[in-house]
Amino acid sequence: MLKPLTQKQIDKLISVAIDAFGEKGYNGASINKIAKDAHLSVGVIYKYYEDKEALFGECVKLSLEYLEEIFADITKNDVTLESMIEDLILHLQEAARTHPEYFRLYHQIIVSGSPHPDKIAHQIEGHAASAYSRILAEAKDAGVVRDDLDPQLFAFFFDNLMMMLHFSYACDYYKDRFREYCGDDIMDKDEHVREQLMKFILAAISTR
Amino acid sequence: MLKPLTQKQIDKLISVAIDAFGEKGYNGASINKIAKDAHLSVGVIYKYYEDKEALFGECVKLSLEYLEEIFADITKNDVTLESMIEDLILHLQEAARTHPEYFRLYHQIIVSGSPHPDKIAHQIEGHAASAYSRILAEAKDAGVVRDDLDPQLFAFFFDNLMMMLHFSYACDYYKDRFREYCGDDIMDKDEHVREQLMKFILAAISTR
Amino acid sequence: MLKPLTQKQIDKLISVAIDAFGEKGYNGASINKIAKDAHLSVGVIYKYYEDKEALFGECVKLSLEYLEEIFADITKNDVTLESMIEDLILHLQEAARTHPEYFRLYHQIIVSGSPHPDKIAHQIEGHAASAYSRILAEAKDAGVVRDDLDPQLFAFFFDNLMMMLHFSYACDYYKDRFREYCGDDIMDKDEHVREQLMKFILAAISTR
Amino acid sequence: MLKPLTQKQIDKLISVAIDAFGEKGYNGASINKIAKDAHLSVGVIYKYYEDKEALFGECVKLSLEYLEEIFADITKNDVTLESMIEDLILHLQEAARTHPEYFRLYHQIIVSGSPHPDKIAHQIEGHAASAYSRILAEAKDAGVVRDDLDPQLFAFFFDNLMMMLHFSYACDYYKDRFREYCGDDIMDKDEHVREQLMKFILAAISTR
DNA sequence: CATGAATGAGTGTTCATTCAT
DNA sequence: CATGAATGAACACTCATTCAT
Repeated sequence: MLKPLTQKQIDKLISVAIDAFGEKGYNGASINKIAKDAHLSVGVIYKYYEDKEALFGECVKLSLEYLEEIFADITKNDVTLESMIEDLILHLQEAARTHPEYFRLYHQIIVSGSPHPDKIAHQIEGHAASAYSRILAEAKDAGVVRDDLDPQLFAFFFDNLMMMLHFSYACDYYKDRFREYCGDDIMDKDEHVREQLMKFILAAISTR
Repeated sequence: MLKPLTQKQIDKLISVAIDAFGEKGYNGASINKIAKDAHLSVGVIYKYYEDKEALFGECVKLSLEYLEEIFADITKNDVTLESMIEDLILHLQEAARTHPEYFRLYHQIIVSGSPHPDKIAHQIEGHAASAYSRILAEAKDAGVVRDDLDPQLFAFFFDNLMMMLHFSYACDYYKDRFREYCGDDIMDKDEHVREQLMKFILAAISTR
Repeated sequence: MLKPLTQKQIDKLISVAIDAFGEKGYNGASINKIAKDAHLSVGVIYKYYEDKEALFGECVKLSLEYLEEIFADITKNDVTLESMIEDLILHLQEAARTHPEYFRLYHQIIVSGSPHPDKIAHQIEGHAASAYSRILAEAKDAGVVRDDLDPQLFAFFFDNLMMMLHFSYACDYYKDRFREYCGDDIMDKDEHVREQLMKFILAAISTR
Repeated sequence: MLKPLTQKQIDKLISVAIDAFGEKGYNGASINKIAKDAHLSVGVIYKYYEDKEALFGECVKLSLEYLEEIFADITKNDVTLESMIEDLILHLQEAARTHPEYFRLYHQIIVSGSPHPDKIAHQIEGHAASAYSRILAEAKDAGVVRDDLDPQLFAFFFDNLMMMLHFSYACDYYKDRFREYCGDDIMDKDEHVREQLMKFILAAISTR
C-alpha cells in the first residue's frame, strides 16, 4: 500500500479484473487487456500479484468481502425472523443488481479449479452459514420454527435458495432461466418475487 | 490401431473430454491434452469431430441425454406428489454421484466461456421445467398444493433447490460447502438429506 | 505397369494430380484430396510414388512430354520459316486452350524449389531450344534471317514470347493480364493475335 | 532486446520473409521459420503484422515499390525511343541481379496460392503497362514506330519480353533455362544480351 | 522502479505419411 | 497386397510472463 500505485489505481485494477474474470471466466480473461483497461502496465500488475491466479484470488477475496457485508448488515438489526429474511432477500436483490460483477465472479470460483481461491470462498460461506444458523437457532428457541428440521441442513437449503436468487439477478444464464420460468417481466417484479420466496421459506420452516 | 477406433476408444475419448471440459471449462481444456489422456492422436479426434466445438457439443449432448433420462424415469411412475419428489431427489443424488462429470459439464455451460451456452443448457432446463410443471399441476389439481403461490415462481424455487442439490454432490466447490454447512459426514447420509429436503419442500408447498 | 493399378487408374490419378498441383500449387494441393478425387486409396499412391514430390515430378514429366509433342509435330513438316512459326503459334494457342492444366503445371515448376523436377523440365526446354535453333539456322542459311543476331539469344527471345503466349491462354493471372493489355475480348481473337505476333517476330528477325 | 525492434531488425525480418515467400511461396513459407531465421520471436511478428497475410502484404508492397522505382526512373529521362528501351533493359538487368528476391516474390504472386494475387500483382502490371504505352505512344507520334501493329498487342509482346528478361536473371529455373539456351557464361554478358534484345525489339517495331 | 515490447510455450488444426487390417 | 484410418510433426497464432530500458 506504500508502493507507487495509488489505492485508486488498485481499485480500478481490481474492478476491471472482476468484470473481466466474471464475464469471460478465468481462462477467457486476458491480463494484458485488463492492464490496458485499467490504464496500467502489465509489469506493475506482476509486481503486486505473483501471477494470474493471484490476481484472480484477490478479486475473489474482495468480492466475497463485499458479500460478507450484506450478511453482516442484516444480522445487526435485531428483529423478527420474518423481517430478517425479508431484509436478506431485499439486500440480495439490490446487491445483485448494483454489483452483479461480484456475484458473477463468485460464480466463476465454483467452476475454476484453482486451489487457492476456494479457501477464501469457504471462509465467507462459513460466515453465511453461521449467520443463518444463528438466526434459525434463535427462531427455534422462540418457537416459531418447527423442530423436526436439522438446523444445518435447513441453513443449507436456505442458503441454496439465496445463492440461486442472487445468481438469477446477476448472471446472464440464470437471468434467462429466471425469465423462462417466470415470464419476461419477472425482473421488474422484485417485490412479488420477494413476497413469494418468503411465503415459500416461511411455510417450509414454520411451526404449523 | 490403424483400423477404426473401437467403441471403447471413442467412449474413452468422450469420457476424458467430459472430464476435461467439466474441470477446466471449454477454454481451459486442451484438445492435445485430451488426445494424450485418451491415448489417441490429435488427428483422429478431428476425423470424428469437426473441431473443438463439435467435440464439446458431443460431450454436452451425451450429458444431456443422461440428465434427460433421470426426469423421464421419474414421471413414468404415476404416484403421489410426495413419492414423485422423493424419487426425483433420490435419482439426482444417485446420478450426481455416479456421473458427477455430467453435472460438472452442465455447470461449465452455465458459466460464460462455453460456446452456445443458451441453446445447449436451456434444453436441460426445458426438460426439468416441464417435468416440474407437470408434477405440480397434477398436485394442484389434487388439492394437495396451496393455491396462494405463483406456480411459476414455485417451480423456479423448486428447481433452484434441485440444481443446488446435484451440484452439491458433483462439484468440488459445492461439495466442500455442503460439508461445511452440514458436517464432514453429510455425504454419507443421503437418506437423511433426502428426508429433510422433502420435509422442507412439502411444507413449503402443501396446503395446511 | 504390371501392378494392380490399371493404366486407366494411373492416368486418372495423374490427371487429377496435374489439375490439383496446377491450380493450387505444390503446397496447396493435398495428396488425400487427390486420392479421393481419383477414386484411389492414399496408400496405393505411396506404393507408386515415393512421396508427394515424386508424384509432382511425374506430373511434371508427363506434362512436359505433352508439350514436347507439340514441338515435334511442327518441326516435322518441312515448310517455310513463316509457316513454321504460324504453325507453332497456332498449336500453342490450341494446346493451351484444350489442356491448360499442363501449362499451369509447367508454370508451377518454375516456382517450386523442388530440386528434382528441374532436370526434367530442362530436358524439354532443351528440345524446344534445339528445335528453334534448327529452324533459325536453316532460315539463316536461306538468307531470310538477318545475320547480326546471336542465334541462341534469338531462340531464347523467341521462346520467351512463346512461353508467355501459352501462359496467357492457360493461367488465370496471365489471362487477366492479357485482357488488361488487349481488351476483354482478346481471347476471342486468336487469329488476330497470331497474325500480330507473327508480324512482330518476323520483323524482328528478317533481313530487311 | 525488450525494447522496440530496431529498424535493422525489421528490415532483417522483411528481408528474410521476402526470401522465404519468394522461394517457397505463400503456403510453403512458415512464419515460425521466418521468425527463427530473423532471430526474432514468433510473437513479435504478430505485434507488427496482424497475420501471415499482412506480413506477406508488406513484403509485396515493398517489392512493388522497388519495381515502381525502376519504371519511374526510366521515363524521367526524356530521350529517344531507343535509349528508353536500352535504359529499361539495363535497369531490369541490374534490378533483377541486385534484388532477385523481389522478382521471385512477384513471380510467386502470379502463380496461384498467394492471397489476393489479382489486386497485388496487377498494380505492378499497371505501372509497367502505362510506362510502355507512354513510351510507345510518343514513339509513334515521332513516326519511328510502324503503324500496322495493334498498339495494345505490341505493348503486350514487349512486356512479355521484359518479364521473361527479369525472371531469367532472378528465378533459378529461368536462370538455368537462360544458360541452356545461351551458354553457361550468358549471365556474364549483360551488355551483349541488352544489345541483342534491343536489336530484336527495335526491328520488330520500327518503320522500315 | 515502472514500463510495455519481446518472448516462447502452448493452442487448435492440418495433412503427408504409415501400417494394422 | 490394397486400404484408408490413425499418426504426429508442423502449422498459424495467442497470451501469461519476463526483463532491457
